[in-house]
This record gives sequence, C-alpha cells and structure tokens, in this order.
Amino acid sequence: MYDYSYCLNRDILCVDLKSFFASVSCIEKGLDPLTTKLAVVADTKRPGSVVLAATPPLKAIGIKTGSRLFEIPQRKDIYIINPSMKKYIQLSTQISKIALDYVAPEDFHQYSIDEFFMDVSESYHLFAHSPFSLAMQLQERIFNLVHIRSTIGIGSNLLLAKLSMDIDAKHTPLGISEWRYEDVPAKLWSIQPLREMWGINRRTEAKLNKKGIFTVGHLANYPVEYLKRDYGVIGVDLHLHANGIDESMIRQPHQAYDKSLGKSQILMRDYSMNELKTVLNEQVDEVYYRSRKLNLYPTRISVSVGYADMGGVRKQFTNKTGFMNTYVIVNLLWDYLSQRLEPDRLYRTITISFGKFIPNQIKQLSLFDDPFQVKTETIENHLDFIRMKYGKNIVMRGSSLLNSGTLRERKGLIAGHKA
DNA sequence: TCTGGGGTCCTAGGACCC
DNA sequence: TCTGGGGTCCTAGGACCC
Repeated sequence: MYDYSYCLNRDILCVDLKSFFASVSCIEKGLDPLTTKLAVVADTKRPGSVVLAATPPLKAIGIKTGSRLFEIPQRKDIYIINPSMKKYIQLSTQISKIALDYVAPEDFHQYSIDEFFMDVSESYHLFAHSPFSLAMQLQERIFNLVHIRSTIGIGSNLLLAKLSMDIDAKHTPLGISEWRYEDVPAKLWSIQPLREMWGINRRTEAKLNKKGIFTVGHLANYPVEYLKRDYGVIGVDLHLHANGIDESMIRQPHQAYDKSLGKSQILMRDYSMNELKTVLNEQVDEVYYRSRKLNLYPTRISVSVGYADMGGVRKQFTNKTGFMNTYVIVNLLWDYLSQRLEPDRLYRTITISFGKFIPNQIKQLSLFDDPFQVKTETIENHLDFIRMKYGKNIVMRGSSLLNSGTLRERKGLIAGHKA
C-alpha cells in the first residue's frame, strides 16, 4: 500500500455531458433525452454508418456508441438523426463558459467536446462548502441553461476524478461521485473487466489476463518490476494508475512534444489506385492550410492507405528544413504510393498526418531557390488569404471536380460530420 | 448490410557518428 | 580470424483516447 500523504491532493472535477450529441439532438426536436430513444449516426443514408451517440433508453436496449446503423431495430419509437456539429460546438462552448465562472482559465481543461476537467481546490470555497456541493450547483446551472444532464466525478487527482466519473458517478442517483485515495482499494481495485479502466483496452486486457491479472486490484498488487520488464514505461503507468496515482496538473500541462495535424477518411466507395491521388491532393491542401494558419511547417509527413479488404501501406518522410509547399508534399507521397500500391486492388481509407512542426520563419530567397517552388508558395499564400476571408472551401483544385473528388460532398462538414 | 474522424504516446530496430 | 560502446536520429507499427 502506498503512503498517499506524499501524493498530489487536489479537488478535481471531471464533468461529462450525458449522451451529449444525442441529448442535444433530442432537445432540438423538443424531446426529452431521458425518455426518448434516439441515435445520432454519422450518415443516416448508409446502413453501415456508426452510431456516434445514443440516448439512455436506446442504450438500454443494447445500442451503444460504435454500434452500426443496421443494428438498430426499425421502430416508430426510435429516432435516427444526422449530427448537427455546429449546434454541438455552440452548446459545448456555452457550457464551458458556465464552468469558467467557478475556476480560472488555467484551472480548466477541455478534454473533448463533451468532457472537461476543473481544478477547484483554490476556488470551491467561494461558492460552496465542499467540492461535492459545487458539483451539484454546476450540474443544476448547466441543466437550467441548456437542459443537458451531466455526470461529475470528483477526485484527488485527474485520474481519480475521471475514473470516479466513468465507473461510479454514472450509476448514482445524483450522477456525482467522489473518489479519494482511501477509496482506492474498495472502489478502484474492484474494477473488472480490466477494459473498464481508462487506459486499458481489449489488447492490453488480453495480455494482462494471460498473466492471471483480471481486476485492477490484481494489477495494483502485481510486482511492478515485472510490469516494467514486460511493458516498459506503460507497465509502470499501469501500476501507478491501478493504485490511483497520477501527478499531472491542469496548471502545468506537459508540452506535447510531438503535436500532429492530420486528416483521415473512409471513402464513400472503393477507389482505384489512381483515383486516390485526387483525395490525397485535397487532404494535403487542407492539412497544409491548417498548419499555415498556425504559422507552422511540418518536418515530418506521413500517409497511410488502406485496402478495401484488409491491410494497407503506410510511409513517413522527414525533411529537417520543413516541407515548404503542397506541391512538394503531394509529389513525394504520390511517388511513393504509385510505386507501392497495387493497381488492381481497391482502396477504402486514406490518412495523412503532419508532425514535428517548426515555426514559419521569414525566409530569404536565395539564388538557388527553385523558381517553381517560390511561385507555388506565393500562390498558396494568396489562396490562404482568400480562404481565411471567405472560408476554406471557397477555392478548390480543378481535380476535385472529378468523380474521385470528395470535397464537394464534404463541403460544410465539421470533423467529417454534418454541420 | 462495410467502414467516422481527430488526436497522443510508446517501442523496436536500423543507420550513422565518434 | 575473435570485433567497443554510447549516443542520436529515423521509420514502422502498435495501442489508446474522445
């Protein structure tokens, strides 16, 4: 057993907006998310489309996030809806603003569109007699304003707050629960199966099961040196997390050393090898545009293409001085792909990613600069200007008008989902 | 009944340098 | 006729999160 008196002891709230997409879509239609069966799917017209969110009553009959549209029974009392990303973002922002009434911005961390953390250690006493009663207030204000229910986990660190929210709060009448270090043996260690625990999924669970580890308690009490030997730093993390230990602080976010920007698509149909180039072009244009908006150039770029059946090809390239225009990037990636891909096969997924960014510096033209490259950069800067002023899809390549182009259909989508 | 999209972090092993 | 050792950078690929 650890001596937790040496550990971080904060008052962290982890707030989760309940069935967020599905609840918002319900409310938009004037329905109650707690009694309506409604699913938000990526695209109602595609039977294989994934369920992005389901209301609690629909979950109760076995439909969950990640289910497929064709698994949902066709019944009059079940609503199937396309996403409204704009609305979701707008509400998410509105709710976060409420949270910021209770903490300074540096004590707030937006984890995803429907989840955020607050470190209320220094401020809860201004509003309530305990973190728990602050959580109740916050819940109520969110509900009164936008009619969205929320679940809140309270913990001595970020991990305990998150786990108490994930595991416990959802099943309590108030939707609030509090985990402190002394609760670790009773609450954390009983978690089973292992994949219920944040950071452990099927693969890791299977590996641990092979060692005879089936509960978080087993994991917490398994000799850490063996975990370290077999899983490296992840093994040590598993051990610490199983003991409820997590020293990260919202105020000191560790600088992500390897930020990346990317775009991945599952195509609307099978593509032949040559059609892929159009999509590659579109993706590179978009991600490069996003990079330049941040004033960054990638020094590492990668592409990954998936066959319609199984497997695929992936490749990464590095250029220490940075990739300076889309023309260079597309050619490099396509040269590689056209050699490696098999012309007779069909393709269904394509992903690109840029990373290891360097800041954009004022560049001096040298006598030896390739005049074509300089010209391409100038054109791109003008296009950027137009895109920033009129929207990023206002300009597209001629090739996007080909049948293989995806931009026209995707225009107006947010994160690939309907706006 | 094919397929969501955007991320982060870790490791093994090869290449290269001194 | 056996073969140093440490450091750094790079790519491929795995695993997980929402």
